Amino acid sequence: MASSTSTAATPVRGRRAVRLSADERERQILATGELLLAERSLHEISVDDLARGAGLSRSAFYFYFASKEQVLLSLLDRLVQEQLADERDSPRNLADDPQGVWRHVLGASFDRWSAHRGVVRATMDARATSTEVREVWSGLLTRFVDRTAAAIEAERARGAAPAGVPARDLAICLNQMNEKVFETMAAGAQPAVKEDATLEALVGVWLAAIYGTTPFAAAAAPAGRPQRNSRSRRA
Amino acid sequence: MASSTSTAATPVRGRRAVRLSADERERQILATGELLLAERSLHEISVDDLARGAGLSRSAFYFYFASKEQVLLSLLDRLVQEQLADERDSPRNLADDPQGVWRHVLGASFDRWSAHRGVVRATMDARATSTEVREVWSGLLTRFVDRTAAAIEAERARGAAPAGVPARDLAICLNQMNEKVFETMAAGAQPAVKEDATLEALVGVWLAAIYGTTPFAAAAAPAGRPQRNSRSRRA
DNA sequence: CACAGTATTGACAGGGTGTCGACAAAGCCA
DNA sequence: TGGCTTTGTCGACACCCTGTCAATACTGTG
Repeated sequence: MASSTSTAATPVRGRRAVRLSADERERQILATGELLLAERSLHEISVDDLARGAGLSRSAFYFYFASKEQVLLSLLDRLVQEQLADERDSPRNLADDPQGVWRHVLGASFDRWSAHRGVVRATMDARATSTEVREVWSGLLTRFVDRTAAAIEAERARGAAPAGVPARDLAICLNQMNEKVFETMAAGAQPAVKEDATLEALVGVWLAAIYGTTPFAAAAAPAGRPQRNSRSRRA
Repeated sequence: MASSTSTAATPVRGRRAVRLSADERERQILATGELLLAERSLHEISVDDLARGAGLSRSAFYFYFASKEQVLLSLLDRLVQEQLADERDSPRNLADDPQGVWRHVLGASFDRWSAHRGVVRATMDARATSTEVREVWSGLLTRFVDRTAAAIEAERARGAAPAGVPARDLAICLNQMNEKVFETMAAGAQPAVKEDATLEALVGVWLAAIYGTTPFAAAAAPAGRPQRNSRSRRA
């Protein structure tokens, strides 16, 4: 009777589906998760929804996953694996065509985010709740940041990019910008860049921040005085 | 007996504190909220915690606020008011000292965020749950974006900044970068820029993105072909 | 001093989570 | 084939948190 919303293919016609393998069940739960996450956020999905969607009872769900967060974690893990696989595909050389390479790298993330926006959105939300999610995410982001920082340093070393903000700081800021912009897009929140202009805008900022030179003399701190921050006004 | 964790100053010594005014109570609840939010996230705080902290029972809490989200909303509102007041203070002219003005504006946000990081963090988290929070926040952000976009356009008009990414898109990206960086800092998440280097890094990116010129010919789309996005590879 | 309004409370219902012991179904082996 | 184990499933339960309500205490003002 619950088969109308069921993800299960229910290949049998008996009054009660035959026992499916654990793997099969797990897959069904994950599929249901991704499906439901496409339309509502994680906290609007109960364990019951997940279980029913996969064709089992709420308690049976706990046989497969300890909580709905674990489901998200599995989904997220899959995404991370895809991402890592992607990285191996694009070891193109920055020296040839910096613009093209950066655009390609950002585009790859963009595509992935777009394809799994439900999972991404849920991950963002769940960071507030779950330490594990937070850690997985921060791991992925750190990986991005490391790669970015290394690339920036290399560009500076070969004289293609000017010195300026410390490479790692710059890498963090830029990656977090991307994350946020993707997140906003995935959540459909305002204000957001129009979806088909997003990539261009991001690439524009990245290129300017990495390769750009401003009319100001070396922008920030000429000699390197770390104390020149505008706080302490209020304290 | 619960007075050890109580925010109330309990200026009386009778066995039961005298009846306080509604305003007083409300203030106490808000103070408790800000206090608790400094150490845990909103969903780790129960209405009971809030009520006890302000020296009343859980049910009495509902006399003052409809939910803990409303408490956050009040706190947030206070922040927004401060922010708006701030805006009126700094109508300095960009033409004189662009660097200084931008640094000052970003610094002001930075200060405010730092001073109320608990509220900021909670707001970020609560956007997932509460439409109202989402709306207030998006309103504030839109305000920032509008101001930023207008400023960029003005700079371009007077020839101080080169054309490039559409001003509004740029403004959105940059503001979201700030938001995310602040958010990460407030949450103590990794990877983050060291706190006293944050402002410099952000200002660096802003200046580069707004005023910087890259060695590439006008960076992105020379003539203005909107279709040149790298997606559609997967679709 | 009585009364109106304000403030506060305990008890309740509802909804979600996670756990448990009982039970069913399938696999294995003599 | 029948017993035994493993695997999977379920209903019931205890718990926690939320939000509501009717009843009650307090207070200051006429």
